[in-house]
Amino acid sequence: MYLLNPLKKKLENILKDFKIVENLDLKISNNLSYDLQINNLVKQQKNKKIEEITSKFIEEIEKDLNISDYEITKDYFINLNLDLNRYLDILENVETNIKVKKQKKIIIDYGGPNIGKPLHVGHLRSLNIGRSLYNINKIAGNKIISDIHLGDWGMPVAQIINFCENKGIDIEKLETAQLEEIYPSASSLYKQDINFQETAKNINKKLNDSDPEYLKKWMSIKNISLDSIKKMLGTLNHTFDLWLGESDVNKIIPKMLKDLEKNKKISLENGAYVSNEKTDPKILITKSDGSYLYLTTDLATVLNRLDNLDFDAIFYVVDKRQKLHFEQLFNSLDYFQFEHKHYEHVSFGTINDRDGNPFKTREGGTKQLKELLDETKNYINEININLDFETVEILANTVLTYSDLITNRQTDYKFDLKRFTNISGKTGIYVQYALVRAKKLISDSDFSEDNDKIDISKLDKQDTDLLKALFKFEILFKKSIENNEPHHIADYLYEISNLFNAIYQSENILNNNNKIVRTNKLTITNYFIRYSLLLQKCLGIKPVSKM
RNA sequence: GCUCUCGUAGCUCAAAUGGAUAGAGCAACAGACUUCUAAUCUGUAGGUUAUAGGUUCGAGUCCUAUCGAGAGCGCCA
Repeated sequence: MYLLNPLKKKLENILKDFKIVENLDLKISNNLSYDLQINNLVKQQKNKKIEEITSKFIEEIEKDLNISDYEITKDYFINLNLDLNRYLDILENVETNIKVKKQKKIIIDYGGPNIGKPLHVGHLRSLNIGRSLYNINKIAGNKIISDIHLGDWGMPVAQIINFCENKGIDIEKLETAQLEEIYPSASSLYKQDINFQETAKNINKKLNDSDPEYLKKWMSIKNISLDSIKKMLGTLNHTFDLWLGESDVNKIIPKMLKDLEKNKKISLENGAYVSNEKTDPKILITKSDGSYLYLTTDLATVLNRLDNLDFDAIFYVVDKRQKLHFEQLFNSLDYFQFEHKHYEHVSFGTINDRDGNPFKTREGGTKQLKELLDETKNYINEININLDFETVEILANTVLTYSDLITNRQTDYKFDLKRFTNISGKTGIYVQYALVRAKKLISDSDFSEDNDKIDISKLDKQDTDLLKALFKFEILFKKSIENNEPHHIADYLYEISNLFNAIYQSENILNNNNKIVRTNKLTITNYFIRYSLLLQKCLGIKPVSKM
């Protein structure tokens, strides 16, 4: 925590003097009458020098002007209260205080959508979590690149081409809607029909070998599909720095395989390349006809990034069911001695329907994202028929984002539209509403950011509750960025929105005759707006101006 | 069969990585609207953290076993 960094250092040095090398365990206090707690001394209860350490701690704590009061329990929990005067200054500079000390360069890989298939519910979390991590890191001052990493290669495309050729469909003249219907049929045919399977595999191999005729067909499918994917992503307010795909590394794969074989890292087994690393199961690098797999392109993608991009880390924001794949990928990167970077699978659980079953349409197909968005819009329209088109669209996006980010990403959660569009509770609608009220309040007042200041002597409990909550921003932001977990921020946004609503509701602010109290509450409202906007930005939510 | 997750209030989820009395939201119940947007607010109730052991000053969190649920397992991505 920025404000207490000097104290933190001093206390850590005291610990070091007593040969205890650890970071200061500074947390939000469990004790409601205190702001923060320090837990390091609890485990030193048996230390013979505990009293000596404690008194040195007390000495430093008493010297620190940021601490208004403190207690040390008989178990050696240390509780601290912060001085309000001191930390109002800190609230003012939150954006600069949360900057990281050492800038990192991070690539976010979305394990992107496949061409030929419309965006479906399964893509939602990757998009939301990815965008949130992107924004959070950017706000923290990290350099960050997003790559959608399209699934534009391999068997699915081959199946589509094969299907079109079989049915005499002119690929050049395909319409999006038609294309989206083809893939499910092609995929089920592939599972049933051996001949279809064979020809599809051949087409895949030809694509791998850069056959010009098939590349042309592939490109045409990709263009059609990408147009519709981009449009839908635009509606959902997602953009990417790089729109690369698996196909972009196709040409560097032969050399990669050759080098790996030369270095005795892989060898041929029944025509397929297998990693020489002793693992169970063995890691398959290519198929037995020499064509490429998911792992082949992922390895090549890393090589490509190492050659062309400057980065410290890659975060793969991909479904947790692919854990084994990423274990194999990271293992292999290490074993093949690719340049060492921080590679991480930022995994997440599945979205199920409200009964906990996989999200399907009524007909049993995969539920499309567009359908979900439309349902959400309709629902919001039913609640309030007076909203304009743009507000409904933003609110629907808010619901799809906030409800997705409020749960820990590892948890499989149930998407319950009724619950998520609920007016009260931890919902996107609620946090938007609180912000709208606050903004209206300021615009109806004569509040001026430059002239009006808080008078601490006239704050009531609700005021300080919100101010103290705002102070936690730094801690929760840090927690989110360190663990790649946006849900801390989502939950915290609800917390401050709720505290603001409580102030708003308890008495009329604009009609308050006491000018100091009025100015206090308006200044606090203004802080709330700033923090709410910042948090919404972290989550990838666009604020509405009215609702 | 092997491997990996998970089991917390009626329901949906948290729990700062081993810290104090396990927290929120929904639903339920009791209150507050001639309103700065009540799409709100205040309060009450709700728990042997699946079960049984263990590790230690301290366990929802770590270890072992059992029960239950889910996921993955070389030529799909």
